[in-house]
Amino acid sequence: MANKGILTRQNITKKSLQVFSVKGYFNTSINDILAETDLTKGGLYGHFASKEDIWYAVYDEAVKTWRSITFRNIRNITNPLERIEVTIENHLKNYLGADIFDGGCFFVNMLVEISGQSEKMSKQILRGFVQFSRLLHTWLEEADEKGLLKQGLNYREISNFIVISLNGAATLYSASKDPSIWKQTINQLRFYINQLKRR
Amino acid sequence: MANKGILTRQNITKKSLQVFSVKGYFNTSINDILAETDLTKGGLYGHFASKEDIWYAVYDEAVKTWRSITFRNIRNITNPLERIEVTIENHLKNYLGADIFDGGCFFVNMLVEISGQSEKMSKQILRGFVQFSRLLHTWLEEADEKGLLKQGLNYREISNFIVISLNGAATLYSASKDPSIWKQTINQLRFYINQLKRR
DNA sequence: AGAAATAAAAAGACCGGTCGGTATATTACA
DNA sequence: TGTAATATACCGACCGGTCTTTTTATTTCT
Repeated sequence: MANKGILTRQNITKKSLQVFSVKGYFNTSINDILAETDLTKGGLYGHFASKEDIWYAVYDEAVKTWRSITFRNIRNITNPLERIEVTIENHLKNYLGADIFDGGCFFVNMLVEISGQSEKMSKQILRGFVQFSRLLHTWLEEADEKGLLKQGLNYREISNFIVISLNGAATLYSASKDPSIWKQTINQLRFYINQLKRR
Repeated sequence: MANKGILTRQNITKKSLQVFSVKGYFNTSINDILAETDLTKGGLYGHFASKEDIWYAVYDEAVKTWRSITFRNIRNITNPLERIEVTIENHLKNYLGADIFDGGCFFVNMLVEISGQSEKMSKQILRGFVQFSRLLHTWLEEADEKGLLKQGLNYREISNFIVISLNGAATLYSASKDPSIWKQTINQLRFYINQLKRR
């Protein structure tokens, strides 16, 4: 055990990720995190300078986890539209529906709560969504090059719409915990994407 | 001026609605509301028993406002699919895009923040979304009876998907304040609904 | 109508508790 | 023995909420 501190820091990050995603950022107190980590203030503030600093570490951790799930088994899918569908299913079924974070989708929860409060934090979250949408955009262009899509489609609009739908599913699933929310979203997005295909 | 108290109560409700929708429920302090209303603690707590009580009044007020905008000029539309499209446009353009509440969609914001914190409050919000989805559902059935739709569609799923997309647009628009979010959502939902039509 | 009585509304001081954060002392480890 | 990690006590500010007093409206009585 070369460095105990690193492990403690990781533990703080992981526990805080769960607490934040359930209680939100503002409604989570440092004491809540101390209770989860079995630390005291001094112990915690030796690793992080502020509550906000914890959040940034938590955000990075959440991204890592989300990526590993949402982009699982997609690199070998040659058909870009199929790749999009699997990504959507990964996100809705294996990430959101598997309750990876107790309170639903960490990113949507944080975006809603923090937007208007901290410019810096909300921009960080927003950047993530933009990146995701851009990735879908490149896959749509790839499908276009392969002649898989109808003419005259607005790919930026479509990729944004997919991300929007995923976010909407997250808000309703977090609150209702009704799996039909994400199941129905998978079905309808599959239908939607099918309508984009050249026939 | 028969009753000054009623006016003050309404003022508290309206000001709190704006503060809640910008700062969220937990991150809004009673002092924030006092600053907006030019009252003192005693003055405020003469009208409401608790912060949570204020929230319930605020919720009712928000529903009233939302309804008046989203269902404007739709009662005389005989084609149910057109009625759905106008409702979507009202919601996205005239409610969300018109920044009726400073922080975006009050309902989505509150749903995300409060779910997992207060069962009673989050159920109240969720009930509203279910009602809205049910209304769209009845309109889809009306369209079905008129022979406007393809065979074999799942109307509950479709109406839920529309509400989900509207919610997703709200989360991203609140954070980005980029009007193309709701504009693109209008376009894509219109495309989506078009694909449901019998041809 | 105007003064007096009554009720409603608002002010302001105060409550215990918790907030995020700090400084210093103590412990564990290498 | 030196250093990294953690504990403990403490800080001022603020939290939601209560209580009593003062002010302001409204009603009642003459």
